[in-house]
Amino acid sequence: MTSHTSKSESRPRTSGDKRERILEAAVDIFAQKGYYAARVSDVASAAGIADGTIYLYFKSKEAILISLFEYWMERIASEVALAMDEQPDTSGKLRGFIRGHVMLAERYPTAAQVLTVELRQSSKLIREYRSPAFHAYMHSLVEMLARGQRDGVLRSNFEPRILARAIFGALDEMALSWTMSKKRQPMAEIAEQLFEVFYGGLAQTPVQSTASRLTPVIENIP
Amino acid sequence: MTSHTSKSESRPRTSGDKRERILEAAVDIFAQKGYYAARVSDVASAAGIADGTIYLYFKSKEAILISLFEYWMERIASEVALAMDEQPDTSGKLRGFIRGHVMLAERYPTAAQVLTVELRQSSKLIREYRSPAFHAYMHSLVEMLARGQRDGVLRSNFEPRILARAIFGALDEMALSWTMSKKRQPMAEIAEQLFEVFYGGLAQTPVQSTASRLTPVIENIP
Amino acid sequence: MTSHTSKSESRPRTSGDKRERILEAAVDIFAQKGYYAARVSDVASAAGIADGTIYLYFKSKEAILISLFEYWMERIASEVALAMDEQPDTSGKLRGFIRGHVMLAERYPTAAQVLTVELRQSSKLIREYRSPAFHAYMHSLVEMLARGQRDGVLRSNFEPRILARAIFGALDEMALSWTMSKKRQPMAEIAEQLFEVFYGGLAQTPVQSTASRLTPVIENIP
Amino acid sequence: MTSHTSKSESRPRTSGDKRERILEAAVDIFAQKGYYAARVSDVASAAGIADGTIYLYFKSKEAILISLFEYWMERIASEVALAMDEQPDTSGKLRGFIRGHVMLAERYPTAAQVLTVELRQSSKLIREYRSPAFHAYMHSLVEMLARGQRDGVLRSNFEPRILARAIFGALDEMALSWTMSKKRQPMAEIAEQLFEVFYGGLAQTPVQSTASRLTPVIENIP
DNA sequence: GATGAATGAGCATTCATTCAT
DNA sequence: TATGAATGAATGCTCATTCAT
Repeated sequence: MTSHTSKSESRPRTSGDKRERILEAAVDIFAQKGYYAARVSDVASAAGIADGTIYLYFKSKEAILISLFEYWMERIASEVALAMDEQPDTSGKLRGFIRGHVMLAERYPTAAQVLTVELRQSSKLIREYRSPAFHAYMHSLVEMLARGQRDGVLRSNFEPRILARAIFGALDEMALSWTMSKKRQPMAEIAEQLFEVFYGGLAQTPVQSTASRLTPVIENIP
Repeated sequence: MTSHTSKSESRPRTSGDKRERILEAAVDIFAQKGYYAARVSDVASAAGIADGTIYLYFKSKEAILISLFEYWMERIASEVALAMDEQPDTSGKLRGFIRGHVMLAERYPTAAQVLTVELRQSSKLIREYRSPAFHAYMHSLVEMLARGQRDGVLRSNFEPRILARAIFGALDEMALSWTMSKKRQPMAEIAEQLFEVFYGGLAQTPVQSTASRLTPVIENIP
Repeated sequence: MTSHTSKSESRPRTSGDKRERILEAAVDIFAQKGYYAARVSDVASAAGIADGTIYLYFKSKEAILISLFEYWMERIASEVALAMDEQPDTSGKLRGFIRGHVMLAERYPTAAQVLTVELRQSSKLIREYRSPAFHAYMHSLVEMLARGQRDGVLRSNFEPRILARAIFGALDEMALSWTMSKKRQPMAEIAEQLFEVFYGGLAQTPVQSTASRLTPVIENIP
Repeated sequence: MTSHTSKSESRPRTSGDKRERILEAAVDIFAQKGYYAARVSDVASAAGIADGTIYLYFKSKEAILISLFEYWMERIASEVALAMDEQPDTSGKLRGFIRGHVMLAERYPTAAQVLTVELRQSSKLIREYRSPAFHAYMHSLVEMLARGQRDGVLRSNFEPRILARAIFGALDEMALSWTMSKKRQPMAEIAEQLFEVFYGGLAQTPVQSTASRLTPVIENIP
C-alpha cells in the first residue's frame, strides 16, 4: 500500500500488482461512495482494468471488502504489536497500542473511513465472517490487559475482554469522527488524552500525566 | 414502542398506530437482514400492511431508517438525561449515563443492533444527515464532562469533546458486541466496569471501586 | 363547457354539475401533463372533489378521456353542422366547415390540445373504440363532398371519403400546430387560406381568392 | 431496415446489428400494443436479447421512441427529397412529395402506425423535443411551395408555412387511416387524388387530371 | 491472463381503483 | 352521495457476474 492510497481521487493506476491495485482502488471508491453505492465497474476503472478482470482476483464484490478488512486489520494489528513490543511495561504498551491504532488512521484516512464506516454494514462480514486479523488484534489487547492484571499493575476489577472491546470501540470512534471532521486535530494529542484516561482508569496507580507524582506508593495502600 | 419490538421474528402486527407499526416492523427486519438486504415489502408484511401503505407514512425506504434513528436516539438521549438528572454529582451522572445507554441496548437488542450496525452504512445518514437527537446526546455528555472539570472533580488534561466521543464509541461498541454475542452477560455488570475505568481515568480522585479509599486526599498533592 | 375551460391553470372548481366539473378539470390537467402523466388525483383535486368521487361518475380514467372526446367531437360536429346549414351552396358549406372546426380550436385551446395530441395515444380509443360523434363529423363532410359532386359543383375525380379524411387531417394538424405555437395567427386567416386551396382543388371552377372573379357565376353552371 | 420490419408478429431476431434489431423490434411492439402498454421486456424478447441489453444501446424506453422517430423521419425526408429532385417543375415535385410520403407508409405500415399514432403521445417528443429530421421535412415542403410562388406557378394568396403544415396533416392522416383500415386501397391512387386536389388548389393553372377540360381557359381570365 | 458485451434477477416506487365509513 | 386511506399489481432500470473471444 503506497502513500497514494490516501488520495480520495480515483485516477487509474497503471503499475504494481493487479490484486493490490484493485484493493487500493476499492479503498478510494468505497470511501467516496460507500460500499453499496460503489459499482464494481467504478473500482475496475479506478484500478485501470476491465470489469471482468476483478473476478480473476476476487470472488465477488464482497470478497474485496473482506480482503480490504483483513489487509488493514493486519496492518493495524502488526502496527500495534510493534508499538507494544517496543515497550517493556504495561503503561508503555497501552500507550503504544492506542497511538498505533489511531495514528494509522491519521496516515490512511480513506482506509480508516472504509474500516470504520463501511465494514459495519455488510451483514456477511459482521455476522457470519469471523476475521482472523481482528481476533489477533483483540487478542493482543486482551492479553496485555490480562498480563497487566497478573502483574498487579492493573486493577483486577475489570474483565480484560470487556475493556479491550471498549478500548477498541473508543479508538474506532476516534478514527471515524476524525476522518469525518473538517478541522483535524493531531492524532498524537488525541492518543495521549485517551491513554491517560484509560490508563488512569485501569491502573492500580494512575499516571499523573505530565506532572511528577507521589501518589503511586500511597495508592497501593488498601 | 412496546416490548415486542425486540422480537426478531416478524409476524404481522394488527393493532396500534400504523406509522409506529411500520417502525417496529422495520427494526425487526433491518436487524434480521440488514438495511440493504431488507425489502420494503418485508417491512410491509411484517407490519401487516400493503407495500404501498408504507409510502403513506414514509417518503422512502431510507426515510424509515432516518426516522428509526431519530426515534431511538431520542429515547437514548432522554434515558441518559433522566439518569443523569437523578444524580447530584459528576460521578453519579457518569454512572447514570453509561448505565442508561448500555441498558437500553439490553432492553431493546434489535433496536440496538440496527442503531449500531445498520446506521453507519447509509451514506446519507452518516455523511449528509446531521441528527438533532444525536447532537443532543453528545452535547449532554460533553457538558457533563466540562462541568466536572470546572468543578474540579475531573482532571483538566482532557478535552471534553474528545472524551465524550470516546465514551460514546465504547458504549456503542459494547452494545454492538453484546447484541452479537451468544452468552450475554448482564449489562449492569458491564456498565459498572466501564464506569469505574472511565471515572477512574477522568477523575482527580479515582474511585476505589468496592474497597474504602484513603488516597483521594493525597492524590491532590502535585 | 364554460369559458374558463381554456385556462391552463387548475384551481378547484366549486360550482356546477359534478360530472361536468370533472370533465372540465380533466381537459386542463390532460392538456398540461398529458393523459398518461396526469394522475386521477390531479383531476380530482382540480375538480375540487375526492379521488373516489371520480368513480361515481366515470368507470375509469380512460372513460374520462372517451367522454371528453365524445363531448368535444359533438361540439365540433354541431358547430360545423350549424355553419354548413347556414350556407346554401357547397362553397359556403366547405368554408363554414373549415372555419367551424378551426375556430373552435381557437376558442378552446386546451380542449384542442387534448383532442389532437392526447387522443391518439390511447390504444383503446383509436383502435377499439369507434366514436359515434367522430363518425357523424366525418359523415357530414363526406356527404357534403358527395353532394357537391352530384351537383356538378365539385370535380368527380376524387373519392369523398378520401378527401374528407384528408381535410380532417389538415384541420387537425392546423389545430395542433396552432396550439403548440407561440405567436398565434388568427384562425380566421388560416381558415380562409385552407378553404381557398381546398375549394380551388376540389371545385370544377376554383375560386379566385381575393382578386375579382367572374368564375362564381360559372361555378353554378352544372 | 429490412422488409420483415413490417411484420407485426414479433419472433426473436437473431442477426444484424443489435441497435437496429432493437429498433425493428420496437416498431413492431409499439405498433401492436402502443408505446405505453409496451413493456421494455417485450421489445427485448422480440429483438432476441436480454432486457438489460436494451440499455447498452438506448438510455431509456423513451430514447427508443425518439430514435425511431428520427430514423423514420429521415427516411421519409430523404424519400420525398429524392422524389422531388427527380422532378423539374413544381407540379412534379408536389406529386413526388405526396407520393413519396404516402407510399412509404404503404411499404412500412407498422412504422407508419407508430409514427402517426404513438408519437403524438410522448410529451417529451411533441412538446420538448424538436426533431431535426421533421424540420428538414417541413422545410423542404415550405421551400418548394415558396419557390412555386416566386416562379408564378403557384398562387400567392397562401402562406407556404401554413399550407405545408396542412399538407403534412393530410398525408399523416392518410397514412394513419390507411394503416387502420381493413381493405386497403392502393396508396398510388390516394396519392394521385390528393395531388390533384392540392395542386388544383395551389396552382395558378390547375392540372386537368385525366379528362380534357375547357374550364382552364376561363379560369385564367382574371 | 484480460476483456467488456451481454445477461437477467431483483426491487423501490407509483397510482388507478376499491370500500369501509 | 362523498370520502380518502388502503391496496397491490405492475415495471423500468441497475449492476454484479459470466463467458466467448
